[in-house]
Amino acid sequence: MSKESPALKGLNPKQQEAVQTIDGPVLILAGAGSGKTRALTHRVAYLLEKGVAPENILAITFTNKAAGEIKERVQKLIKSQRTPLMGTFHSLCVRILRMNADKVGYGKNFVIYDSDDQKSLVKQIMIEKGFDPKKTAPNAILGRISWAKNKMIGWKKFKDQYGEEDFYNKTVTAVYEDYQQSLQKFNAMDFDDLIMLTVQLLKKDKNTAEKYQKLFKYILVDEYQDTNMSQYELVKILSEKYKNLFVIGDDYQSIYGWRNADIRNILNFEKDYPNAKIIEMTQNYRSTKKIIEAAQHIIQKNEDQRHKKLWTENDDGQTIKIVEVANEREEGKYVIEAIKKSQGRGIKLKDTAVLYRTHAQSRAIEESFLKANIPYKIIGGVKFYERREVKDILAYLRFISNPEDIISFGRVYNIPPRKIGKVSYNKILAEYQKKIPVMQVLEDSDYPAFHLLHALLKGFMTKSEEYSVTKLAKHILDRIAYKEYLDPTGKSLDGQARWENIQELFTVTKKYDKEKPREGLAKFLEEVALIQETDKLDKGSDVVTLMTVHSAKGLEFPQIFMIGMEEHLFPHARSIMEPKELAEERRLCYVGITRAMRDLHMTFCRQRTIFGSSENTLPSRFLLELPGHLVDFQQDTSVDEDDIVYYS
DNA sequence: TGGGGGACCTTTTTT
DNA sequence: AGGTCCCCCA
Repeated sequence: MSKESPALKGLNPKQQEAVQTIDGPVLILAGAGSGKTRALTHRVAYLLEKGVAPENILAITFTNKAAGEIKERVQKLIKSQRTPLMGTFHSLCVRILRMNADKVGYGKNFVIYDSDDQKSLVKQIMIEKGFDPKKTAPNAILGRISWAKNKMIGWKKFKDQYGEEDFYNKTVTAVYEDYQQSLQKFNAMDFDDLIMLTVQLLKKDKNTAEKYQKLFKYILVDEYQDTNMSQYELVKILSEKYKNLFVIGDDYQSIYGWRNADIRNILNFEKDYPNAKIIEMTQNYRSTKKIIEAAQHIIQKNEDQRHKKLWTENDDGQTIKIVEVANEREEGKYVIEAIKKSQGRGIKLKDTAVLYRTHAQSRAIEESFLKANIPYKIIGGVKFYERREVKDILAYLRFISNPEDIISFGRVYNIPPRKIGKVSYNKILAEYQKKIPVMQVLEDSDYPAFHLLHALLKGFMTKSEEYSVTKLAKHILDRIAYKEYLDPTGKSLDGQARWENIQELFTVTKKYDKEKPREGLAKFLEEVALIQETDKLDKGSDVVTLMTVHSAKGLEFPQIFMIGMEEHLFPHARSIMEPKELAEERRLCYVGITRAMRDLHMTFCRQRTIFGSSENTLPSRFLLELPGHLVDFQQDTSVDEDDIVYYS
C-alpha cells in the first residue's frame, strides 16, 4: 500500500484492486455491506490523485443523496476545487437535454411530469379517444408506455410492432401516439423520456455524442443491477470512446425489475464488454455472522445468479427473533416493547428501522408509535411533493414557468374556487386543441371569470421576471388567499398541517433565491421533479425510521424490524404465480435482512385486515426457510379482548 | 357551479 | 377502512 496515497488508505486488497484498476471496463460484484460506497468514493479520489481532471469523471448513482455523500467523502480524501459530475441517470440526462433540447424537438425550459401529471394526461386522452378509463386502467397503459420507452421503443415503432395485436396493445398504440405528441406540445417530458430522448439524441447526432464521449473519460455507475435497457444503452454510448467504464452492483440486490430494470445487464457484463475485469467483494463489514448466514439461506434458492458467498469476521451475534402475533395491533405492540427494551441496551431510536413490504402497512404501525409516544418518521408513502397543497402551488409555478403546460393549468384554474367549472375548462381545452394558447383563450373570452384569471396569471408571469422564487411563491399564495382556502376557520388540524407543508417548501425555494428570477424558478422546479424521498433522510434527529424494504436499499441500521412477514404480503400475492417475480421477492427479502447490523426481528400476524375485513394469514415461506439454529421463535398468544382467533 | 353524500374501488415496490 | 368519483341539489 502506498503511503502517499490517501485514496488507498484503509482498504482491503479487493477494494484496492477495484480502486486501482482504472483502465478498461471493470465490474465490481459487491455483496451487501462489503464497502461498495467506500470503493466508489476512493476510486474517484484515486482518479483525481492520478491527475485526471474532475470534469472528465462522471459518476452515476441511484439517488441524489448518494451522489452528495460521495462528493462529500471524496472531498475529505482529496482537496480539489472542482468536483466531478455526480448524480442520477435522470439528473445527468436533464443536464444534457437542457443544453440540446432543440435537437430533440423541445424548448430548453421543458418541465418534467410526475406520475400524477402523466395519469391525468393519459386519462384525458383516453376520454378524447373514446376509451373508458374505468375499463382500462390509465396506469396499465402508462406501465406499457413506460416499458416501451425503457426499451427505446418510440410510439411509431410501437405502432409497427404491437399496433395490430390485442385490444390492450391497440389501446396503448392509440394513446401512446397522442400522449407523446401532447407532451411535446406542452414542452413536457416524463421520467422515461429523459433517458430515451438522451439516448436518441446521442445516436442521432454524432457530434454531440462525441463531445460527451470525449468529456467523460472515466465513467462510474453505482447499483448497476438496477439499470434498464435505455440506461444500459446510454452508458454504452457514453463510454464508447475510452471504455473506462466502472460499474458496481450486486445481482442479489436487484429489486427493480418491475420498473423494467434488467438484471441481465449485470449478469452479462463480460459478454457486452469482452475484456472486462471482474472483481468480487464478498467480505461483509456490516452484519453479524448469523444475519449473513440467514440472508445467504434466503438467496441461495435463486437460480440464474452469480453465486457468491458473503462472509464476515464480525461476531456471531444474536439469534434472529421471529415473532408470531395475533394481528397488526399486536405486531405494533411487540415492536414498541422491543424498541423500549433495546433503549435499555443503549440502542438509540435512530439506530432502528421498521421495514414493510407495502405502504399500506404503515398506517397501523404508525398508530402504535403515536400511541406509545415514540418519535418516528415515515419515508415514502404520500410523498411530500405529491401532497395536494404542495402540488397546487407547484402547479402555479409550473404554469408560470411554462404556459404551454395545460396539465398544470388543469390544477390551477379553479383552485381556489373561482367559478370556473369543468364545462368552461373543456371549452378552453377545445380551443387549445386548435393551437390557441390558454392565456389567449382566457383573454379573448367574454366570460368575466376568465378575465380575472387571465389578469391574475399575467400578473404572476410579470412578477416572475423580477421576484425570487420564494417571493414569487409567497406573492401567489397571498393573491389567491390560499391559506384562507385551506382553512377558513383557522381551526382545522388538517388545514394547519397543510399550511406547514407549504412553509416547509420555502426551505427549498430559498436555495434558489440568489439566482436570476426565471432561472431560479426553472432550477427549483427541476429539483422538485427529480428529488427522492430518501434524499431527505438525515441522520440528525433521534427517531425511528419507518419505510418500505425498497426504500431501505443502500441503508443500514443496528436494529431492524421486518414486519408483515406473511404469505401474500411478503412474498406479495401478485408475485407468487410468476417464478421471476418470486425470485425478485426473495432478493427483496435478502435486501431487508442485510440492512441489519446486529439485531433483526421478523414478525408475522395470524390475521390481518385487508380492504377493511379481517383475513387469516400464513407465515411467509421465507421464515420457514431459515434454519433453526439461527432463529428464536416466539409466539405471542395475547390478543385484544374482542378478538377471537382461529388458527390452524 | 360546487359541495355534499353515497357508491365503489383499492394495495406492490418508485426514478 | 379510506380515498376517489360521480351525481344531484342549492
